[in-house]
Amino acid sequence: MPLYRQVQQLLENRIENGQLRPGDRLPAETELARELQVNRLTVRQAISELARAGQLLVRQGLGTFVAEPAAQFTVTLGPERTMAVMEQAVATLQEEGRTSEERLLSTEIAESDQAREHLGARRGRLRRVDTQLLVDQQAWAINTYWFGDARFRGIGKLLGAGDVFRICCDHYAVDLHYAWRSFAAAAASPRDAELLDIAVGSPVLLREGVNVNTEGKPVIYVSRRLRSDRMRFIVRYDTDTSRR
Amino acid sequence: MPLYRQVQQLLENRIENGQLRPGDRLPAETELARELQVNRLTVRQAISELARAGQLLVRQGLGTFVAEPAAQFTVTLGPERTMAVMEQAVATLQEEGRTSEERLLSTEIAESDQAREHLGARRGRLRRVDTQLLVDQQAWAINTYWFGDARFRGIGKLLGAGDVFRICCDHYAVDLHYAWRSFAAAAASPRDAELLDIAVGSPVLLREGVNVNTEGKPVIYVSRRLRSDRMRFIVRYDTDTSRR
DNA sequence: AAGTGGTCTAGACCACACC
DNA sequence: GTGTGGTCTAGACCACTTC
Repeated sequence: MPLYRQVQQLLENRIENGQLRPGDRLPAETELARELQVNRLTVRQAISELARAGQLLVRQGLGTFVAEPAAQFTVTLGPERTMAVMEQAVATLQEEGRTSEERLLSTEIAESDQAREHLGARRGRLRRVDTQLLVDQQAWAINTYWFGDARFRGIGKLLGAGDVFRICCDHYAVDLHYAWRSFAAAAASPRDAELLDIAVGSPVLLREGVNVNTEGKPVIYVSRRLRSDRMRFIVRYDTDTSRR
Repeated sequence: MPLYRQVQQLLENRIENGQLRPGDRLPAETELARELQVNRLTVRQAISELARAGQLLVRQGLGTFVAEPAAQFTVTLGPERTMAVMEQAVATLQEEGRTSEERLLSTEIAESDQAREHLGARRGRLRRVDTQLLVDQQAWAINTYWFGDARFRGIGKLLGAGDVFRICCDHYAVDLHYAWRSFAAAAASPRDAELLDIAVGSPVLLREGVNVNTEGKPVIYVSRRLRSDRMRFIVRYDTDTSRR
């Protein structure tokens, strides 16, 4: 077994048996290298794999820390076509005493073939809205919304005061339902990594979906990128399904 | 911008503009390093990030190759509680002219607190079955099934001749439905990486679920790890939902 | 200023696949 | 044997954070 993997296991063991606890700072890389009689790069390789897996948190200038245990949050999606998912999620979080906030990152007129296709919008300007979901001041997800600019004219001034779907529904009298949702996994890009506070290349859960109005016409296409160590989704078939 | 990221972008550009096509072999690392006037380690860092993202495929002793474009496969899950998902997937694949096979990796009596909890089985031996989903001879997913050994006595001799669920249903007269399915993302462990033919740390889509019989009693707990560059899931709300 | 991680180099040897 | 990627070392300098 390669040296760096031995170092990796050694660190994992120290975490597992409590020698290193969540929040603890590891010895400096040079320190570890000296202690273990290996090169600093070997230590770095071990650390970077553990950081990608979410077990360590590396902070330039500060040190390397044992990550907090994954406070996984489970969202239950019933078979209904309701829009309540994120609201349900937020409600559950607040019951647990957590604070949550959807922070506006940017909004602009932009182009995307993919968004046009999902929205069935061949012409007209598209608006892109980027937000960050913060739970207890920590990044949990980043979201990108696409919709026809004409449909939500003047939304730029309304954004920033609550979650995007609520603003759309409240101010524009739209009743939105899911048409579909998709789940995939991807490696964090440098931008993802920065906004989610994770290592580049870490796995992120990619969740896309299209929302339709009561006539079934696509209105919003949304793409979310979630920290995989903090969120997972459960699709549950509620008991009331048996009434079908 | 760091050098290795410049090299990374340079390679991405060559792939994008067609200078490097899927299946092509890249120049050797030492060659690239000489050509770009950088150290081999710098080239390696660029390559390893692209390999984790699924754009390159690295083969020791052979070379580094441009990965085939992601032949994404979409599974549509209706709101029904049927078991048809993998069968539907396999059917679609075969319509496309692909071959698919669920290959048995191992089966044994084993223990897992998690499995016991999901199955509600406090006592009795548990059987674990590991399989690999191959499409066109290539690994697409690895699966782990857990169930009470008594429920499917003698299944060891039946396995290896078709997919696990079909064997369970056909030979043991069980009618299975989904109770729930979960979606998450994770970093590929060394074992995942080997079985899925991807780089360690690559993102994998983790899909778990519990299947119940007609009385609603949990029978099988299954965990699948999917190559994220080859599969994504879509939860679609079929039109017939409107009949509810 | 001091200490941390981030990047880069030059060079060596090993493990694996193919001929 | 030859060429590929895989691992490891020693050493240097840079960027960031805190004091």
